[in-house]
Amino acid sequence: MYLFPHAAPDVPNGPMGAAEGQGRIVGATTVLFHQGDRAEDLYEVVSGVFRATRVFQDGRRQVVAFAYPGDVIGFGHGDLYRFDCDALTPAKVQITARGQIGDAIRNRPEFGERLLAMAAGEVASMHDLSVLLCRKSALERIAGFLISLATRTGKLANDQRVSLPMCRADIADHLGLTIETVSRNLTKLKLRGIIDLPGRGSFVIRDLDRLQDQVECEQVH
Amino acid sequence: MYLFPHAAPDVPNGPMGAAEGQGRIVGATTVLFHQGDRAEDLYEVVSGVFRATRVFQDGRRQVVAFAYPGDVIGFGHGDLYRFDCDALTPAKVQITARGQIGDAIRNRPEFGERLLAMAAGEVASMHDLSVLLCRKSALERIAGFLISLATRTGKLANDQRVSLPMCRADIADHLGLTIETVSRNLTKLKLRGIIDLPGRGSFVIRDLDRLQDQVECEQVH
DNA sequence: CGCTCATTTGATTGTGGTCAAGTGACGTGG
DNA sequence: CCACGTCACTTGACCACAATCAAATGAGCG
Repeated sequence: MYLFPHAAPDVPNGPMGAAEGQGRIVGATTVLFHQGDRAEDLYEVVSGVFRATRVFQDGRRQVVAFAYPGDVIGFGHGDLYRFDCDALTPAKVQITARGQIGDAIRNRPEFGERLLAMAAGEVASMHDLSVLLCRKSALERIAGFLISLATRTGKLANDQRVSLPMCRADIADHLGLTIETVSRNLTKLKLRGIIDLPGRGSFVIRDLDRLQDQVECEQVH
Repeated sequence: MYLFPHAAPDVPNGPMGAAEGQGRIVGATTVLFHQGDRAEDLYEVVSGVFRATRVFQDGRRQVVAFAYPGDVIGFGHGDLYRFDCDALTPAKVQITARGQIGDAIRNRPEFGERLLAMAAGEVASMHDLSVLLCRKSALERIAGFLISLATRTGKLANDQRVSLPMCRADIADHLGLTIETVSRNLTKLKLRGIIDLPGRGSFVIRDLDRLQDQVECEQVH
C-alpha cells in the first residue's frame, strides 16, 4: 500500500524522482483521500505525519499505518483507495499521478526497480506490524510501537524527546488494544522509569535497554 | 514479501513469464529456504500449499502466511530471507533468480509493471491479515480465516469440501491464538451447524451466510 | 472561569490462555 | 488382527489479562 520506511536517506530527490509531482503543503487534519475514492495518485510524505485508517461497519477502526517522511502512500490499492488518509500534523507531500507510473516505468526502468524496492520495504513493514499484533502482551506491543516510532524518527537513544503526534485512540486502534490499556501501560513504563511522558504529544526514552527488554520477541537470527 | 493472491487468473504463463525459471517438484515438508539464508530466488507456487514461518527467541512462532498456487514467495526480503518456508503438501514451484530481476525489468519494462502489481496485491493481503489480527474475537478470526481459505481455493459455497492442509498449531500461530482456542471455536461453528469437520484435513461450509455473519467486521464501502 | 475533549484511574467482567486429562486416528510390530 | 505407541486434536477446570463500564483528572481554549 503505502509505507516505505527509510526510503528517504538514499532517495534525495524523493522516490518518484525530482521531475514528477508537485509539492503540496497541507495543514493538520487535512484529508488526502477517503476509503472508496478513486485511487489516482501516489503521495510521498516530505514532512509531517499521516494516518491511514480503515473503518468497519460495526464502528471498529483500524489504523493500518502511520506514514513518516520518506514513506509513500497510495501504493497497493486497486482502483479505489482501501482506507482513509489524513494528516496528523502540518505536512508536505509530493504527488505523482498513478497513471504516469506505467509510462515512467517504460521510459526509465530503473524507476520501476526503485518502486519495487519500495514495495518490498512496505511489505516488510507490514510483516513487522503483524508481528506486533501477534505479540501477546499489551506491554510488548506498546514497547515495540514506541521503539518503532523512535527508530523512524532517528531518535532511538536515551533522553531524546520523540514526538507522539497520534492520540491514544490511534495507538489503540493500531495495536488492537483499547485506549485504557494503552494509557495504563504507558503509565506502567513511566512508573518503572523506562520512559517519560512530558506532556501530550511526546515521550522520552529513559532506559532504552529495558525498553527493548520488554520486546523480547526478537527474531532468531 | 511473497503472497500475491489471485495473481494467477490473468497470468497464464506465471508471473515471471514462461521464459524464466524451471519447474521443480517438491514433497510435503520440503523446506524452500530458512530464515537467514541468502535470499537468491523467487518462487512461484504452481501447485500445493506452502507455509511461511517466523520463529522468535522466546520460542513464539508466527505463521506469516500460507501460499497457494499463483502466490509468489521470496519477494520483499532484503539480502536474507526473513522467514522459513516449507511445503505443507506435495507441491510444484517455478523458480526465478532474484539477480535476473533487475535485468528483466530493464529489458522488458512490462515485467516490472507486473511485479509491481503483484507487490501491490501482496501489500493488500498483508492489510487483510492485520485486520484479521485486530479483530477482537477468536471466532471472528477463525471464521475469517476459513472464508479466506475457501475464497483462495475457489470454493466459497455451501457443501464444498475445502482442504485444510495446515494443522491447528499453524492456524493458531497465524491468527495469534492457541490451539485450544482454535479447536474450541471450530467445534462451536460445527455445533451451530455452520461448518462440518469431516476429518483431519478439510472442512465444509454448511451455512455460508451465517459464517459470513460471524465476520461482521466488513469494511464500510 | 467554565466548557470540552483527551487522558488517566478505578472496579468489575469476560474472553482467551494455561495446565491437564481424555479421545480419536493412524501406524507398527507382536 | 489386535495391542500398543504416537501424535493431533478435543474437552475441561481454572486463572490472568485486557475489555468494559464508570468516574475523576488534566489540558486547551473560548
